Amino acid sequence: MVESPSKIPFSYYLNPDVIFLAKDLLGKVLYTQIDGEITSGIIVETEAYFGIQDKASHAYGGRRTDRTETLYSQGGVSYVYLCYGIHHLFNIVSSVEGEPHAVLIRAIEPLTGKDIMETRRNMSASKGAISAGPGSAAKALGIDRSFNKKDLGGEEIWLEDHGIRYTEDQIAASPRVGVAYAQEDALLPWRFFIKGNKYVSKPNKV
DNA sequence: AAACGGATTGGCT
DNA sequence: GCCAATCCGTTTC
Repeated sequence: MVESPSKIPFSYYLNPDVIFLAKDLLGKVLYTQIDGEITSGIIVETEAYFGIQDKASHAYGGRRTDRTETLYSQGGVSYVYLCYGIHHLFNIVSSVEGEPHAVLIRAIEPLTGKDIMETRRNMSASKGAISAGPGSAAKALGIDRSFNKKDLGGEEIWLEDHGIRYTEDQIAASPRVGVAYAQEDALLPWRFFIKGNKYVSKPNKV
């Protein structure tokens, strides 16, 4: 396989428009390397979390705790937290230091190291469920709590641009999943995904 | 030191 | 397609 992968530059993550970034990250390739084992996947579903103004964000209202401190970092680091006591959810922190914007990676299409992902998930990579949904995608890539606050241009976790581009009509926008508690902000169309891709998580409608 | 609650998943009908 | 388990880190007392 011939390819000319390029790590996404640090400056990419400083973009203050997290809605744009959430959409633009579709098609980018997310890599992890753990004990020499490399796995990667094409990002096919994301959600934007709009800092202190967003009732669905952990940083809503400027909330600062030990956990949310990572969100206030300069863009280009990871924010990983535990949900429901079981699932690790992976986010890309963006914008400048002090602005807690982030993009949740909700699904990936397996690309490299499919056999490793199959072992981690105990199912075939031909099954969409292997990496559909934020908890599943993180598990397939081996992401856990230890990946919190990691530089996204490092040796353990990084993103590459393989030139994969989607047209407007291949991308759907819909309300975010599981944020009913955010009241009116729950209706904002800040979830983006590739129409018809089988690795996109269940709520597959616009 | 104790209670809380969740950016979900997957099993079951 | 619906519904319910799950459980530990985070927060607060």
